[in-house]
Amino acid sequence: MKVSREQMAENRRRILEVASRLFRDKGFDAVSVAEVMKAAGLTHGGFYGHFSSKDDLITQSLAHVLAADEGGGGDLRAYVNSYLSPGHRDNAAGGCPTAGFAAAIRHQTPAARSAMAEGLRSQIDRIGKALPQLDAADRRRMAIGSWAAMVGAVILARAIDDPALSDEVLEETRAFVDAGMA
Amino acid sequence: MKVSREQMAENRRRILEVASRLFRDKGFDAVSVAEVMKAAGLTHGGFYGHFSSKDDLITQSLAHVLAADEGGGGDLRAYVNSYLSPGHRDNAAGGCPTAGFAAAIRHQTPAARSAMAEGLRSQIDRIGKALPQLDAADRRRMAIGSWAAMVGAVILARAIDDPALSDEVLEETRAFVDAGMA
DNA sequence: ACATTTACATGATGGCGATCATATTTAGAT
DNA sequence: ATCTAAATATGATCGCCATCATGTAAATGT
Repeated sequence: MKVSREQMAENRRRILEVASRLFRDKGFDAVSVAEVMKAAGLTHGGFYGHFSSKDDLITQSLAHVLAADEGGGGDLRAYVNSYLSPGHRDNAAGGCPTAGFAAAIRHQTPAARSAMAEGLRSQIDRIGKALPQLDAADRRRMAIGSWAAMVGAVILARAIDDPALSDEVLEETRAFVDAGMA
Repeated sequence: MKVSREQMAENRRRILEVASRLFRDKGFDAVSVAEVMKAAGLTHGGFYGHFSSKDDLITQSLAHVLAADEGGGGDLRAYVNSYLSPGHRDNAAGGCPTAGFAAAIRHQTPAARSAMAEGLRSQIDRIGKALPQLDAADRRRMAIGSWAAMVGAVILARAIDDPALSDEVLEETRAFVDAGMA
């Protein structure tokens, strides 16, 4: 049945929302179009009214989360602490899209890759702006190096099936990044 | 047709070899059992004579590469440089299995996850041993922090479809890690 | 040499998932 | 109020892939 203009817009938003969570949680390949639609409270049939393909959904949901994800602009120390927390490690579905998608982006379409590169660019810039006490070169190095360490640590922590070692990776990386910023 | 005992052992080794390269290059899901067998010069039928399932192949090929991968034990500076090089970024198929698999391991079987955790543990130890000038706590922090930054940087560099930014991520992370070790 | 076992090949099978076809219902225009 | 177009639902289709069934030939033990 047809729905109102706003209802359709909200359906679309919900599809993107739910898709980005499912993708972060289970990976692009492990999530079917039908599963996304069901999680959005719809059936699979309407999908191609909103998106031209699953690849299109991936690209748009990527752009959607990356636009929403604005962490790192304020108190950098607090951001690093929450980023490298067990809570973030254990919440892939709602967590940082970079940590969730970076490794999988290699296998996606050029459009999806562009969206990701753009998100990374602005994230690095945001972190750099939160380091005003450094000169330009140091700021760039700290922003990129810290970001690489943070993303790498969360990915490693999620990979490790030994809680003690996983926690240690987060904790030591936090100390490592803190030391670098001091 | 039956083949000699050694021939079979070599076939098995070649399957593992080729599988680990294909998996690193394209991801676990994107590689079919038939594709692995073909790349090993065989047909799909013989597969279940060697492995009980595709998951079993994943686990064994993981153990296979992780056992072979012994970088980071010698000259740490040189290892970091080659790890954070464009050559390594562009050679996922033959590159570090941690960078290749870390993010995907979350979705694999417990056996595969264990194999990965074991590989990570020994890699962290190897890097720590290459930092003899530091005391135990600093060594642990440097080993884990540097390793997280290295893995994160390669994953990010591979994700970014802009050669200049991708190169910059590698280069700045190299400087960041170097600065930490100085 | 022969028998037997076995590694691999060829050829199903069954399920899942992306995409398409068609029906249905109702919002929005007149 | 009616008509039309659009948004979803239901129900195919088609291909890919993991896994299994069966055939074949060569290695190995006797």
